[in-house]
Amino acid sequence: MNERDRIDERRAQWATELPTVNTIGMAILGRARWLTLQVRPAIESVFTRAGFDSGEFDVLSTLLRSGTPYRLRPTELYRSLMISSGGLTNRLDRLERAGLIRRVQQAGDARSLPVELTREGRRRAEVAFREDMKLEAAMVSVLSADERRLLGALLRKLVLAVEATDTTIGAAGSTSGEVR
Amino acid sequence: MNERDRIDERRAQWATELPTVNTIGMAILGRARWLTLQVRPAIESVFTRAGFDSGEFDVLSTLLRSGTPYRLRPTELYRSLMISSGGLTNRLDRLERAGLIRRVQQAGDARSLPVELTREGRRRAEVAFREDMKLEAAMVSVLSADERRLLGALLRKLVLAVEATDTTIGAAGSTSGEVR
DNA sequence: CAAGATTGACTTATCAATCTTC
DNA sequence: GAAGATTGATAAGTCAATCTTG
Repeated sequence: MNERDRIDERRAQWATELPTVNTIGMAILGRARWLTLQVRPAIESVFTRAGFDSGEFDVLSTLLRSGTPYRLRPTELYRSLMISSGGLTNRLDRLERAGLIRRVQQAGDARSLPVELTREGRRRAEVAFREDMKLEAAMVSVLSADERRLLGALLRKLVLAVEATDTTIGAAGSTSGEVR
Repeated sequence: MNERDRIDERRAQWATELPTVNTIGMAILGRARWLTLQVRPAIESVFTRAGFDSGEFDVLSTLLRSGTPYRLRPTELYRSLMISSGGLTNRLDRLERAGLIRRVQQAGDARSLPVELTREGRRRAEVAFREDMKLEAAMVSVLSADERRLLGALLRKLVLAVEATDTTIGAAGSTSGEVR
């Protein structure tokens, strides 16, 4: 069996201090959070080397995986990215200045200018994505193939349940980040 | 079997756009990140009702679970919280103004003033913690007891592996948040 | 007047520089 | 001179208000 990790230690402290509290949520969501935070600096450095930060990369990669012509509306972007519309405007301004995206004039609803990857943006997003996935694959390689499958399936079940319990704040203010 | 979740959809898009990239890391770390971000607003609202934000709560809960006399040094706090020392100073200032912690004069190393929960801070941290854990337990209750155990064990294995690969930036600048 | 995007005020973090004590 | 905490400058986000088009 496995040794105790820092979440086990933490739960043990709580069991002493507040023995009546059920900390099962921490065993799962707490670990998910810790992993997410802990792993971030290493991933971030991949993007830094590529010349952007992870928030900007999230925009680029969402456009890239949408396929040709790598073009989406701001509203689609900020919903998918789980950030506010104002936050997206800022990211787009920075990316446009860096020459990685452009806002294309186009027929149709003139309230929104679709956003499109430039050739350079596409190139650099692809490079960064490959490196990111290489790094993340290495990180989970301590698990066997069977364990990875199982872990993925259990997380999927949770994701599906949380998706159903739609917490979306609807309006002009969403929250959070992107998934990749 | 389970249906596809949004991470499956995303991986399918990538499989079309960049078929040679192995996205297994996304199946695990991507889901962990998505869950963390998605679940946050609901948890945040528990703390908002208690009169603080999640960053402030992280300080309070770290002190609370350390047990009597609920006192730690700033350095212990910001390392455990995975934030910068400057970030901690700010949180402490806010919490002190709110009367939830105090900086205690004490014998010993005068470079650091230990931080201590006030009675009120302790009371409110406990209430918020109970509510938080109740909420998180409900969130993972879609899994059976066996599934929760298994998922926890697989995540533990990953946490232990990541702990070993110490990414700590050492110096005065760390990064990130807290785990709970 | 609703939807879409942008702006501006405000918040909270990081990072580097500083001040104090060991 | 190194360790510990604070400060000040800067960055990036949210939220509410605004402007524009449908």
